[in-house]
Amino acid sequence: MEQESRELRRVGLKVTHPRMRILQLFEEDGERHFTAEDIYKRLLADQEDIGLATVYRVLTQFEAAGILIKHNFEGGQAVYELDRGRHHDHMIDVDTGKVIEFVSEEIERLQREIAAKHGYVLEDHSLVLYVRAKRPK
Amino acid sequence: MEQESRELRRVGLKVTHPRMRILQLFEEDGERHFTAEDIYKRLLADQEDIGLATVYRVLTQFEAAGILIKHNFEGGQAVYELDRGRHHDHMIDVDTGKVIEFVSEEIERLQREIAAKHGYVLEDHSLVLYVRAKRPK
DNA sequence: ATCAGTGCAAAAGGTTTGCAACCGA
DNA sequence: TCGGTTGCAAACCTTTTGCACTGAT
Repeated sequence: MEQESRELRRVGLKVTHPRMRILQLFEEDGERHFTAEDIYKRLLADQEDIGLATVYRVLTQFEAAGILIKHNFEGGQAVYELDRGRHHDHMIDVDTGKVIEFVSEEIERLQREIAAKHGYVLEDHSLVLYVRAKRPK
Repeated sequence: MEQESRELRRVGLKVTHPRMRILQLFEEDGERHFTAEDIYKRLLADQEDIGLATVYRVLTQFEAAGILIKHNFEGGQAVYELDRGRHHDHMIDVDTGKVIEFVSEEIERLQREIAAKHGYVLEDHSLVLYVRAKRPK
């Protein structure tokens, strides 16, 4: 509560009800990756009267402020997660949709090398592994 | 011409005018990566009377048939390229939009290792490097 | 009183689909 | 012939935008 409003002020955004509720959602334990609609539905379920357009606007502002990272995984809907400062990539279980985070310093290094080899500097990258459990449930 | 109709029959698709023209576009030298709209505009410029919906339908069929690969790079529009059987990843020059292909057996191996380490088998992956020329023009 | 922030509805952008006409094996 | 294919328009889905209203300073 206190923490969230400090966070909002820190990035220069007014502390409003929709912003607080959405930020809290991301900072709760449990799910870390949400689409705009996920958030909209959760708020609806909590009796909140927050429009979908507002959800989109807040997500965009949070992304611009560096609070959230936006991912364009397959499937049309953008997915957002808190930017906790530790870069990582994602693995998606194609059967369950579960998102697993991972870090590989070696892959990061290879990417920079490959870009350099072609005369470029790496600005950003997107790596998603689509995986299936070894022993299907 | 002959080659294209054989290709179409091989994958079990009737040889029709729209399918031929679109397949030819991909097999021409030069550009390898097209959006549906790129194709639609090229066909228009060639006086072809092929609807955008048909372009989408043909692209979807070609993808299902394994002739094309579909990429969901950032920016809303899906990009298609011929599946020449040699897997590769992509680098995109963020200034010019240019697409560069590359292969890194080492990254491929690391990806499989990471998936395995988490108890999964790698089914597919998507890797895109966003790069900027070392010495800006 | 002011002005950012909000909800709603409409618009936008990319892609898909229903349908009647058409065409290729 | 006749079922697959196509063009057109309408529908769809996600995201953005216009606008009048609200609410905090």
